[in-house]
Amino acid sequence: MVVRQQERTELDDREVDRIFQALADSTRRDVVVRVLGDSERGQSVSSLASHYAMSFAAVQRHVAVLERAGLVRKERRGREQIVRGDVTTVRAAARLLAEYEELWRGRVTRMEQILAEPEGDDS
Amino acid sequence: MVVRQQERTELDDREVDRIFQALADSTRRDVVVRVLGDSERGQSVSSLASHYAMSFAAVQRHVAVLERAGLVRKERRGREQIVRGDVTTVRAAARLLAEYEELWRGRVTRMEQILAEPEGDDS
DNA sequence: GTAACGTACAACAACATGGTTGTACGTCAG
DNA sequence: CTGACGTACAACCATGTTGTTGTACGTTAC
Repeated sequence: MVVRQQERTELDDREVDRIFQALADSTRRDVVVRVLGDSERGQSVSSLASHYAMSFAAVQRHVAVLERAGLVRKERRGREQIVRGDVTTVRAAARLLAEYEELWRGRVTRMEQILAEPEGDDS
Repeated sequence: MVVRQQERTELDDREVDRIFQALADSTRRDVVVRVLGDSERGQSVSSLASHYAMSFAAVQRHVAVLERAGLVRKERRGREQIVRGDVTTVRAAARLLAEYEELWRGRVTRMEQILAEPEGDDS
């Protein structure tokens, strides 16, 4: 059940969509900060929910979005679900943005494959 | 040509929302890649649009989303709008994710300290 | 001037998102 | 067992997103 993903650098378009979309909400970013900052023990969903001015169900769904994006993992402990941050995914996203930066600097990384086209065929 | 901009490090929650949401779409990420990779000349909106299997209006709105997020800027040149990537915003987002990583490592999140770090200490 | 080009924007439909409440169910404490 | 706790999920509503087409308007080419 533990999917052995070994520090994948390559991310599928859909995965990247999910990661950035998950990060595009301040509540969810706050959850990420909380669980990354407490990655040893983790936090139950309800203890997370207690911090926000919204229903438990809403927070639960935010956590589900984060989980679907791979930014957090949940682990059952008795009747609680312990949420822990997955720094691997954060790192992958950071790396992608770093590649964009490199692109801007003119150092062509692996991005030319994404572009797939030599420039100059248009206008 | 290295534009020494103000390099804001602090981002409003809403701004971060917009940045990540703008990045949560593969077409828009592709636009960012194209204009960052061609930051000298820039690209008109229609030359960008020619690469995608969707209407010009759709691409135009994608560009508008990127502009609202501060990831690109538009500059009028005759009847064209030249789109250029704004690496500052990309960098700000990357930095935010780097802070999350630091948080995970247990290093206290002193922002100035993190930002002052020279690159390349990653192991 | 006229035609084509590049852009802007509104209206519309389909779908996704983010919140709510209500219900259900397993687990722990008594 | 019973009741409280923690979680899961469905239904619902309001709003936002993403594509479409159509129209309008300034700019460039002829």
